[in-house]
Amino acid sequence: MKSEKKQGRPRAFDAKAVIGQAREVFWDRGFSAASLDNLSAATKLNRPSLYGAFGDKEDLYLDTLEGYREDSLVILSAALNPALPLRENLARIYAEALKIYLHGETAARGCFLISTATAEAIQHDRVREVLRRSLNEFDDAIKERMELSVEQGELPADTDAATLAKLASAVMHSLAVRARAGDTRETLEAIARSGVDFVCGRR
Amino acid sequence: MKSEKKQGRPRAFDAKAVIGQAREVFWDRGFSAASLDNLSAATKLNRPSLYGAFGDKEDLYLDTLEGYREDSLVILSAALNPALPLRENLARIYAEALKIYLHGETAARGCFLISTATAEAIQHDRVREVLRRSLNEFDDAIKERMELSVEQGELPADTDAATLAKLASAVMHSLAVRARAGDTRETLEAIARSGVDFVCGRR
DNA sequence: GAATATTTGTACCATTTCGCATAAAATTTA
DNA sequence: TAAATTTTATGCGAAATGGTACAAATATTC
Repeated sequence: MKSEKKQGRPRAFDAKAVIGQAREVFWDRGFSAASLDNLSAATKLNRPSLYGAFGDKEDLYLDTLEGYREDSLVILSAALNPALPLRENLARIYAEALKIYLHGETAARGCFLISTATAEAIQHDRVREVLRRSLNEFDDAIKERMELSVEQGELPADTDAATLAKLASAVMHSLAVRARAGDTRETLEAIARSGVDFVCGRR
Repeated sequence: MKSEKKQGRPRAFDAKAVIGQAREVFWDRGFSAASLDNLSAATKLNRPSLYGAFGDKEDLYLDTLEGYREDSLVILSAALNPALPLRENLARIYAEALKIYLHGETAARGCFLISTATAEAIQHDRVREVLRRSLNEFDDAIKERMELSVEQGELPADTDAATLAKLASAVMHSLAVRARAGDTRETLEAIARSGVDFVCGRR
């Protein structure tokens, strides 16, 4: 059952790349304010091609959210390398997050999920669902690393890893919001440093 | 120089009330997805009246943001009553926040500022400015209460009140996002409890 | 009561919006 | 090379959008 070449005219674009370009548009403008013309221009695909490949605007937006979730989880997992101290893991998570949040043409864009999906979460159940699932997955990844720390005595034996992980995430959520609000890199890095201290204990 | 009654046909509406009704619309739909028809229906004002009294859609939205900022600051200040222990202050802040965040017709609406202003913050500088200013004011209010705690020995003398206040706010930011994402009240209350412990120290 | 000032309601306009119909183009299979 | 299949490009269209012109309505001031 090997995959033969699909018959018919071949696509002149790479779906993953297009989703990435669409993400940039949504990231800057939000879902509702992003028009199909904006998306068409950024992806260099005309509307019928976008429709044929991805469905309507909401479908395409959901694809960009899923892509961001996956990318983020890869970065998070790498930062959580258990060979490193938990303190270092957290510092890396926040550093990687800030690298993403502080990037942007006109202003720092913050977290794609938090900055754009929250706005739509009430009216679009599927968006709220992706948002909820993503936040939970991030929490879980951190929780598992913390459970390891508890086993290894790096964290106190009575630590509630699940709750502590949610607090570690909370710092990241705050960085996301503050970055989009225009806080300086210095301010955000200071919050990240103290966040590490408070989650892992001051040394 | 006393204020005489303004001449001309009097307004048949209360501006504050209208801004409150408009806020509900923006809260559920976000700025971009809220149409003037939605706003007109919710406020029972036709478009020319809205325009005459508040300016264009962005002006009206900024009014709703300012109103929310003011309301929130009042609630925050009340919760920060210095006659109570800091621990109790924080618990009240989170409880008041959750009261607001978990309210909603179809789904919990989260924080009006974080859920709707972040999406527009890149394209609309004035929105980003209100968002930034609001977050800073909340931080400052908490910081001042914490400085008092340091003076009174409730917090260690070497406490960095400004940073600790930002961490306390971070927990609130996370509650805001998670509420809008659909987390349960129980989950959020657990985060709030552990947030108090981590900021004030476990007892 | 007349003049003035402001608000309100109706209707409208130009633009933008999303989405699709249709046909041309490009590729595989027969 | 012809048929079949899928993608691309042009262009259309119905609906919704933000915003406004204009006149009627309602108050104050003179």
